[in-house]
Amino acid sequence: MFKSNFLNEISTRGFIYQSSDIEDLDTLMNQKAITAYIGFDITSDSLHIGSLLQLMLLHWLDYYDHKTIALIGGGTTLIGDPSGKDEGRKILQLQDIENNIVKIEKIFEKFINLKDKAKIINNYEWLSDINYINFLRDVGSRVTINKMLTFESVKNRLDREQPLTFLEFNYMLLQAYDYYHLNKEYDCELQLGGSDQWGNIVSGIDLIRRLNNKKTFAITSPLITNNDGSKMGKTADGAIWLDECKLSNYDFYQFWRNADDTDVPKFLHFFTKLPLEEISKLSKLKGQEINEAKKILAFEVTKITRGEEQAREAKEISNNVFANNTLDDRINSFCVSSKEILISSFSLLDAVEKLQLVKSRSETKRLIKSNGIKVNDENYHNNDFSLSSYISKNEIKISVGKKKIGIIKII
RNA sequence: GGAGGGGUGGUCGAGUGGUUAAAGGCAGCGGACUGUAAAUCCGCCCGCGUGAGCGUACGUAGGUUCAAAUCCUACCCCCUCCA
Repeated sequence: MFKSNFLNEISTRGFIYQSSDIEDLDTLMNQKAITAYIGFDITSDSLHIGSLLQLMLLHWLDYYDHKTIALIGGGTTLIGDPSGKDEGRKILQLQDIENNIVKIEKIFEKFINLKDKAKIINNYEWLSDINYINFLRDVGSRVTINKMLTFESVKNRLDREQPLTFLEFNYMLLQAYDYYHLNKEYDCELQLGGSDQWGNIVSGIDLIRRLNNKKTFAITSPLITNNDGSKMGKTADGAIWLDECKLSNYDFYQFWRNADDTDVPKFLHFFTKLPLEEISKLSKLKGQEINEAKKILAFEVTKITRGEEQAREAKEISNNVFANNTLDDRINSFCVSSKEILISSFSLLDAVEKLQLVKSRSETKRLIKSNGIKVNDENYHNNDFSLSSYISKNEIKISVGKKKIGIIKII
């Protein structure tokens, strides 16, 4: 049990994997609002659910009135963090990174109140101006290679005899420098991150102690994996993006609705703000009843990530589509004229393609053969792929498998 | 710098002149069973074409051959051992 609300909240929810001197931190956080940060790499124009855990941590920091900094790695992304990887990551161009940042800031807004105390800061601001000689004298002299070589990220590469470039090797120094900079400029005393960040964070703590003789803290969160042990966030169909423009609210909701039974309690703790008593009640559900927990999970996560209205809509659509088996106009649709269908310039293959339900026409054909595609809830048997027998109504429902549905609207 | 080994489809990994769009595993997708879950069983799994078929594909570029992932040449990259 902790004295500070924040630590209490995150520890009971399972967010803490490792921490440094957490008793002192607890005392400190109980006394005052501290400044804390989490860094995010900007390798894409959106974040996916792999970053959701960190975003929730930011959220809780902000929620408990600490001064929260979301550090955007505009500078460090130019280098690429070697942690947790065997190969160097491709290096992005400055322009790409800037474009990505604009889009990603919108995601942060959902989790932290930027109008109040929380801030987004880009480390490019200070890393870009670093003078090499000064950096070596100030930072390089305080850091030993001996120590750097002991870090997991480095050791792994060396043990496996995978190349680790000097560029990547410097990543941890820059991250340490970030922490130092934020400590100096914003009095930042806590850095959080994924468990693979431990070494980098601790380097920062050491650096701050050596340069400024100040004590700072670290907390890392556990790495959450899918049931099969793979990193969470990506599916074969693509990443589960947090950005509405890259994945619809409905699809986002459905991802959580379809969670494995065994993941439900974990997800409820991490990705919802439901009170623990309620989570514990939901976690006790067995068999078919777990579906109720999954609905709540899906709603809550969508609410936090996309907004309450969006969550309600996704839930409604899901209800219509699955529980009531009625068509809902708000799902995936495409308009065609009845004429196009009649003259066969628009076939079932075209419909599936336009609705983006299947990746290729070949695959669509295969699916039709194996009864994977339904038109108005019935298997399709014609050899010519024509939809002309369906045009008496003004909507045609196309289903691929049990979960992917689209509507062809006839105009 | 010297010697050797290797780069195959989303991934791992067979294949050393034709019957190879390329074994097998994993991942994925569809069906059955269910609970919009998991497990299990069955089917599918490069693209285009209703189809016959066509086009691409085994690091890159050339070449030999009726025929190449398989042979030859050059180049790029990776690994192991020696210096």
